[in-house]
Amino acid sequence: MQPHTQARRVTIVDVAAHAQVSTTTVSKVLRHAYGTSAATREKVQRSIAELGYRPSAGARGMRGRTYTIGVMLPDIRNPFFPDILDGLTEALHDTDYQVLLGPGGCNDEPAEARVTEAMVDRGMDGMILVAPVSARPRLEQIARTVPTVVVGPHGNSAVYDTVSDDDTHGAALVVDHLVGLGHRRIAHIEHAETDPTRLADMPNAIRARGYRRAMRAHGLGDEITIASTTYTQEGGLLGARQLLAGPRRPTAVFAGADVVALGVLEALDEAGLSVPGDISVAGYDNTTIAALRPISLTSVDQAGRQIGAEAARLLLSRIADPERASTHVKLSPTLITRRTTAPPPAV
Amino acid sequence: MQPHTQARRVTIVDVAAHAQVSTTTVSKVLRHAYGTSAATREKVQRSIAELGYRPSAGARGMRGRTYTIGVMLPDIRNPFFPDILDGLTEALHDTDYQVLLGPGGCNDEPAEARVTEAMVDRGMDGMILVAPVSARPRLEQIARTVPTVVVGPHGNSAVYDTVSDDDTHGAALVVDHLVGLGHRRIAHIEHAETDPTRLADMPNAIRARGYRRAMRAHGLGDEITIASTTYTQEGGLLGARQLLAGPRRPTAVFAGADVVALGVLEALDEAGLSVPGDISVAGYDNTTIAALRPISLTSVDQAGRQIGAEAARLLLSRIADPERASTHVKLSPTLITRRTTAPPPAV
DNA sequence: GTGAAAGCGCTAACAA
DNA sequence: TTGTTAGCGCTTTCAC
Repeated sequence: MQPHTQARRVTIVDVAAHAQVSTTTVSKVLRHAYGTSAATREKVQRSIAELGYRPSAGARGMRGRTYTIGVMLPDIRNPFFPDILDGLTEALHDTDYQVLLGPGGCNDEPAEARVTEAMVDRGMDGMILVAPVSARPRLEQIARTVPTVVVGPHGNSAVYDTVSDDDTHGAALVVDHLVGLGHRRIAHIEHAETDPTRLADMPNAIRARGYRRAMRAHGLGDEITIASTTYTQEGGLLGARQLLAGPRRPTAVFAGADVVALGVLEALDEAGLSVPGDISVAGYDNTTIAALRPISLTSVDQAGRQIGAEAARLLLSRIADPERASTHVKLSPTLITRRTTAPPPAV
Repeated sequence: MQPHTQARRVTIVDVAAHAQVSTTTVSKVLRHAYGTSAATREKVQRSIAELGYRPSAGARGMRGRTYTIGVMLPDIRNPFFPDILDGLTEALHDTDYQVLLGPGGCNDEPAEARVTEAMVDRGMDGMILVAPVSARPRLEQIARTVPTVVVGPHGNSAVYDTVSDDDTHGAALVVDHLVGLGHRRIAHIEHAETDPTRLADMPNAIRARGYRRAMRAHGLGDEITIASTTYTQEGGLLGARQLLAGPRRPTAVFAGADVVALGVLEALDEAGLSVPGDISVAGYDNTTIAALRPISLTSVDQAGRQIGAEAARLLLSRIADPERASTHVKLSPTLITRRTTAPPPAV
């Protein structure tokens, strides 16, 4: 047998002939549609198995669905996303749907547009956009074309559903925890948002807002100190240096993301300060890295699996009924306390 | 405008009408095919842009190609894979091809089969299988159906191309480095391979073999000590405990993977031993984690981007000429020296 | 260089 | 319950 003498693929016509029924009947069996007797169904199933038939998604898509759900992930490296994916895959496991991932360029709007368009072109029955950077009109445009769920806080759009974590609450969890330990000078490192249209929606902004609100709630409005950099390790390093150089050194730093916290740890190491002896540090996202023993970072866990499961549920329901009112689910994060937070030094 | 009154998609017929040419001509322009004048081409391009036409991949796939390349990634969490993906995406950036990822269940053969079948069903023009766990006959079956490149050492199959790193060489780099520092009692932690059919091919086995060979090359055959566990953090912990409990404590541990090295670090911390003061530790894969300051693990870098770029190159060439002889590319890893390796204690 | 027409594998009206 | 038939949007002979 020659390597590339690929035999013609088995089609629905072959199955119909083999089972001695019409292609319509086979199609109905495939789609679990009404109008087939149990006997016929079984006969067809047997033929399908015997011939090793697999329906062509492309052909199906021309008239009906492709049974494919497209998931746009902005950054494969962010360890938070695999959790979402797990929840998603698990929830879709017993359905006929298959998940395919589109690698969206990290924070790169044109790249994101490219990949979402490609998914639409490929006839996805539904799309899940994880933390998209595109602006709302673009998201709504997509959602008008194909059922869409946006993961992350992207406003209460009427055309797409959203699932997100309550980052205000997450930030409060951190502040509460630190205040409970006795801290007062709690600083925050945020990701500077330049685009005003995103200011309302992006997690970074929400976390910063949550920090401020929680500080005020504890009567610590005067202690609010924010270093504005980026959600990167470098950003954490620079932000921490900035905070350490300030007039009143904080006793605790709440970094808006775990990567940022890593940069903070580096800066403290550099300054000869011990953690949590001199300064406590907390992150956000509860990434795998935070859990590593040598790091052991106190962090906020976003319940990625739940987010994924919820997104899948919403998407399936919208595929079933595209006209239904949009729903916006908000989940609550939890605080994972580890070894980077402790009471402030006695002084 | 109602949310879901989605206007009919623009088709090739619309473009043809708008440009006052036949659909055949439009199709030719789309595919950069011969037989169109520059003037016609431009006219068609203009219509396409004006109408915002995007070809349907499903419909294209029924007769020709879908311009989609499927990449099976076994484990999204493994930080080595994004590098491959980067190389891949970059290499395909200027082509008409789009990459879609199939999330293959980690080390789960049925899940892997499911996702690869799904990709074939969806008319992928080519597939890149990254570190598949499926046995060779299955891989060849896929490759006979659609052009395929396997990333990882999977034998010299005649039906698919492969790109892999030379893990024998990588293991030797570590041993050479440690011996150069003055170590003699260098132990290794391997992933125990139960499946005999995989023994020849899997990276873990190859790394262990490379370790043995390199030790012998240095005349250290008698010092060969291997703890057989798994490529997990837990495996590293157990393996290290095992090695520490042995009669002659090693002065250096070469872990077969970075995660394993993390477990080793944990075990050493537990035993009150300092790194690299008492014992040196090296990993493999040069994951993001290894690079983190507080970890700073000496590790072997697999040049993921290069692997990805090479895989893309091979795949495109095979799509262009499915009959060409299979090629097997082997790339050389490099050693990244960090702070977990140093000369052995003076004794 | 250009176009008419057949057909890819499937689904969905509509008949029977 | 089952089958007949007309497309879905493209590509591809094959004429012109």
